Amino acid sequence: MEYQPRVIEKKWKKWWEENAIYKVENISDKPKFYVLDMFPYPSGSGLHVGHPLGYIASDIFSRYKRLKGFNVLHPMGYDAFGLPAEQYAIQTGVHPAKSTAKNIARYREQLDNLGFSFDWNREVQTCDPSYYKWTQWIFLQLFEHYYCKDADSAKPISELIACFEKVGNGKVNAATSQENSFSSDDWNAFSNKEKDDVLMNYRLAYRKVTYVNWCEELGTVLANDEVKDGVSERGGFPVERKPMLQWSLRITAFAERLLNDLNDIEWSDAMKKMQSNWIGRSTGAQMFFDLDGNEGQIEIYTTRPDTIFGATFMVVAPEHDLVAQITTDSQKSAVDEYVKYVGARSERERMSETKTVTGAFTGAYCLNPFNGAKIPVWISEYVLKDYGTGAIMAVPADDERDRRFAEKFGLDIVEIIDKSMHEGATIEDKVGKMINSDFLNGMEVLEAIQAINAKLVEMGIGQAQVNYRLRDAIYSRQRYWGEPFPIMYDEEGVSHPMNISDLPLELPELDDFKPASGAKSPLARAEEWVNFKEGWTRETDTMPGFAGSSWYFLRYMDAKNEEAFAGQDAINYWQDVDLYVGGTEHAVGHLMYARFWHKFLYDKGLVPTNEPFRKLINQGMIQGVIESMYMLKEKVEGQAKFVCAGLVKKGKYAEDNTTKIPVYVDYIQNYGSSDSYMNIDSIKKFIDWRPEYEHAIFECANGVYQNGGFNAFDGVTESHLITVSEVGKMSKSKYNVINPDDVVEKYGADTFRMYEMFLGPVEQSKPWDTKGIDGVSKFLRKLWSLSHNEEGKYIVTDDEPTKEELKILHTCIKQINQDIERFSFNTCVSAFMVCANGLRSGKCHKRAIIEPLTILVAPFAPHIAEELWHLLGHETSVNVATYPVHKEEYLKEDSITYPICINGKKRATAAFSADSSKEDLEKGALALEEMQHWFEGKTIRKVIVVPNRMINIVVG
RNA sequence: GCCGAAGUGGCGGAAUUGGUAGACGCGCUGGAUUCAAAAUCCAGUUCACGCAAGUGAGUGCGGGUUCGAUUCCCGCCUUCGGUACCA
Repeated sequence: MEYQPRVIEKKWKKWWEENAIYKVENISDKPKFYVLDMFPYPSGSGLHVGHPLGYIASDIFSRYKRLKGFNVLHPMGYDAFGLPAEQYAIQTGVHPAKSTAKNIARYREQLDNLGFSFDWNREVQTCDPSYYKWTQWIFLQLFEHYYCKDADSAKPISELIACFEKVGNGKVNAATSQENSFSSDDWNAFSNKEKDDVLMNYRLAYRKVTYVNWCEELGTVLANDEVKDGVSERGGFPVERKPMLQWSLRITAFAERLLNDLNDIEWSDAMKKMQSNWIGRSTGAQMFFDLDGNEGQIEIYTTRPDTIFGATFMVVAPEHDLVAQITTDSQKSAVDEYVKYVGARSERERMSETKTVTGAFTGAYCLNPFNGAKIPVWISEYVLKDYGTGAIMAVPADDERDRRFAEKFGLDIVEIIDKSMHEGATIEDKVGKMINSDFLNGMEVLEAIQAINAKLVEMGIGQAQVNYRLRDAIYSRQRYWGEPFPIMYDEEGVSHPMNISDLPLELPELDDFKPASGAKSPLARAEEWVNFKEGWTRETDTMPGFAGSSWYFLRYMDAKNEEAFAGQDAINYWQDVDLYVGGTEHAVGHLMYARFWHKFLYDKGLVPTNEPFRKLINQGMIQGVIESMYMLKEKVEGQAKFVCAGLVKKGKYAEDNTTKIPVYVDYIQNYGSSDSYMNIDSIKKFIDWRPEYEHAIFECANGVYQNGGFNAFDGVTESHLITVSEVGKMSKSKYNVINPDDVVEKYGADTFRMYEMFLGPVEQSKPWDTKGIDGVSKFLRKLWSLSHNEEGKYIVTDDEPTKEELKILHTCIKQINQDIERFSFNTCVSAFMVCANGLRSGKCHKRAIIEPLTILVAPFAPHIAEELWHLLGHETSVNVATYPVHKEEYLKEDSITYPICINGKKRATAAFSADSSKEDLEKGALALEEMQHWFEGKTIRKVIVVPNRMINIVVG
C-alpha cells in the first residue's frame, strides 16, 4: 500500500497499548534512566502546538535510551491546581474539580494522538486527594523540623524543644527569625501560645505577617501580574498592600546548599547563573545605629561597611516597624501620605522605576557610632522590607541610587573613596583609598572593610554577615483550588498538625468560590469544615501551585503507593531524574522550590540524592502570530469602524485613538508578515464570526467596505485592510492557538513530531508556522518508498549493499548518534533527509540498509518505523530492537576537497589525496593555475595548512 | 530597572574545538509529466554589478584580537523569558 499515516498510526497505537509496550517496571537488570517533562497545567484552551515541543524531544530521547539498553522511566501527569480553574468557577459556577477533570481528559486525548511512550500507569494529578495527601504530609514534615546550622541539616523540632527545656535557646545555632534569647526557665514558664509563637520562628514551615495585593472592590487578593499601574487588571480597581498572617517556608535556611550544589549538576551556565543570582549571596556587615533622643536602634545591612563615614542619611522601608515609632509629629502627615502612596505600588514597580526618586523624612535622626554625627532617617520605596533588615545606610558618594536620592532631597554628599589611581573604575568596584574616614583614612577599600568589621565587633555594634537576596517562600494562598493545610488551631490559637492517619484533609464542597469577606479564602465559607470541633478551627488558606510540583517526580517512581509518598525500594532504584526537559520560565520558581524540598527529604534520609535533576535542558517557547485590526475607540454613525494599519501609519488616524481587535489568523492573507492584510472574503468571515460587527465600517487605503458592499475609490475590486502582526504567546484570547490535533489529522503524528523537531533547536523560541511541514511529510513518503514501489508494493531485497550505500547509512548512524546525545534534534531530521535522498537516487531497496535505518528513525517517527519493522518480518516491537553502531571503515574518503583561501577568503577548491603531507598540500595549492592571478605583484608571506580542513595563503 | 537568552538569504534554520557562511527544508523561478490541475520528478535560487568568466559586499550595529571570527573580547540596539500569588 501507499504511505497512509492515519491507518498505520491508529493500528500501532492500539497494538502498543494492548501489548503494554511502554509499561515500566521498578525492577530490572538494565541500568535505569529517568526522563522527565515538566508536567502541564491543564488549561481550558487545550494543548497547543507549543506544548509538545519538549515532550517530543524527551520522547525521542527516551526511545533512544531504550534502544540503547536502558530501563527508561518516562511518565506524565498534571499540575492540576491553579487559579484559572478557580476563576472559571467563579464566573460559571462549575466546580474546579469538574472543569479540571474535563481539561485533563482533553489533554490526554491530545497527548495520545502524538504517539508518546509514556507509562500512563504512573500518571499523577496534583489535585487528586491520594496525591495531595503526601503533599500535606511533606508540609507537616517541614512544620515539624527546624534547620540546625551546626549539622547543616534539617532536624526534628522535638529535639529543639528538648533543648529549650534544658538550656533555653542561647546555644542553639539554627536558621531562625527569633530575635530574643530565653532561658530554660523562661521557656518552661511560657504559655502554650507563647511556645507556639517561639517555635514558629524556627519551623521550616511557619507563620508570619507578610503582604498581599489586596483589591477591596474585587474582594480578593491579586497576583502581581494581575496588577497593572497600581490597579487591578480586571476592572481597574485600586490595589493596596495589606499585611496578613500567612504560612511561609524557610527556604533561606538552605540558601548556601542551593547555591553550592549547583556545581554538581549539569545545567546550562545561564540557568545556574539565574539561580545563583536569585539566591544572591552577599557578604557585608550588620550594624546597629542608636536613635537620637529615642529608644531603640536601627539595624541595617550593608555590603560596604567601609563607607560608614560617607553615610549622610538612613533609608528604611516604608513598612518598617520603626517608622510609626520614630516619625515626629511635624513629619507625620508627610510620612503617612508617602506610606499610603507606596502601599498602592507593586513591588515590581518599586524595583523597576529607579529613575524617579521618591521618599519622605521621618523627622528622626540616628547617630554615627564612630563620630556621633547626626544622620537623618528617611523612608523610601527603593528599600524593601523583606530584603536584608529593611533598612540601609545611604552613602550617596558611593551608590548610584543613594546619590540620586541625595540630589533630589538636598542631602549631603561626602566623598570617602579616592579612585583617582584606578582609571575606569566604576562606583561598584571595591577599589581606591579611603578619605574623610577617620581611622580608615589611607586604607585600600578591602583593607578598610576588614578593619571596620573588626571594630564593629570590638564595639559590640555589629559584625560581618552573609546575606541572601533569596526570601522565604510565602506558602499561603487565599484560594479554594489548592491543597488544604493539615493544620488545626485550638482555643488559644495554637497550631497543631493533623495525624497522618487523618490525611488527606480533603477540600470541603462549596458552591460559591468567591473569596469570603475580610480577605479570607473561600474555604472560610465551609463553616462546618472550619469549625470541626468545639473551639477549634482549621486553616482556611490553601497551598500554592509550587506545593504539588515540588515533589511530583518522586511520586512517578511509585505512583500508587498508599503507605508512603513513594516506596524506598522504588526511590533507591530510580534515584533521581537523569534528564529534565522544561521551559526557562521555571528557572527560579519551580526549580528552586523542588531542589529545596528534595534537600529537605535528603536530610530526612528519604531520598538518596542531594539534587533531584541531574541534567536539565530547556525547551524554547513556540509562539503564535497575533493578527489584529485597528478599531477606532469612538463609533462612527453608531457603528464600529475598523481602519487599515497603513492609514494609521500614515497618520490619518492616531494610534492612541484606536484599540487592537485580535482576529483569527486563518482569516488573514500573508499572516505573520509586515504586509498581512484582510481581503473582502476575510472581512466576511470576520463578520460571520463576530456578528456584532455586521454593520461595521472597514476603511482600507483603496476603498470602504460596509454592509456587504465594497465601495472602491479607484476602480479596484479587492480590498487590502492591512492588519498588525505581532509575535506572542499562543492564547485563547488572541485567537492564534494551533491545535496539534488538526495538524496530526492532516499529516499524521510522525510528520508532526519530526516537523516540530525540524523547526530549530529545542532550546530556542520561535513562532509557529505550518508552511514548512510539507518538506517533512515528503521525507516520510520517501522513506516509505525505499521499501515500496510506485504501486505501493513491498519491494525490499536481500541484495548486498554497495560501498556507497553503506557510506550513506553509516554517515547517518554516526550523525544521529552524535546529535541525539547533544539534543540537536533538528539536525537529526536533516541527516535523515540527506540519507533518504542519497538512497533514493541510488534506488536502494536493500534490507541491510533499510533495517538499521528503520531502528534509527524509530525514536522520531515511531509509527512508520513500527510498520516498516513488521513489514521487514519482525514479530516484536521496533522499540526492543538493538540500536545500530556505525563503522568508521565505511566512512573513509580517498581524497579530500580543500578550500584554498587568500588571506582567509575562499578563492578556489581542490581535491588532494587523503594521505597528502602538509608539504604536498602547500605545494599543490601554490601550483594551482586558477590561484596564480592572486599572487601577481604580491609576496606570499605564509601558507597555513590545516590537514582535513583548509589551506590559507597569506599574501601582501 | 535588575537577571538570563536570542538576532545568519524572502522564511525556519546549518556550520560540533577559531578554519569552505547559507547544509536540510519551505517559498520562488524555469523545465518534464498531464487534456488540465493536484501530486511527482529535474534544474536554479545570499545580495549587487556583469551576457559570461568573474569581481565586490555579506552572519543586528560600532570597534578590537587573529593568517583566518557567525564563533573570542569591549561598547551599543532590538526582541523574548523571569522578576517571588500565571503556570
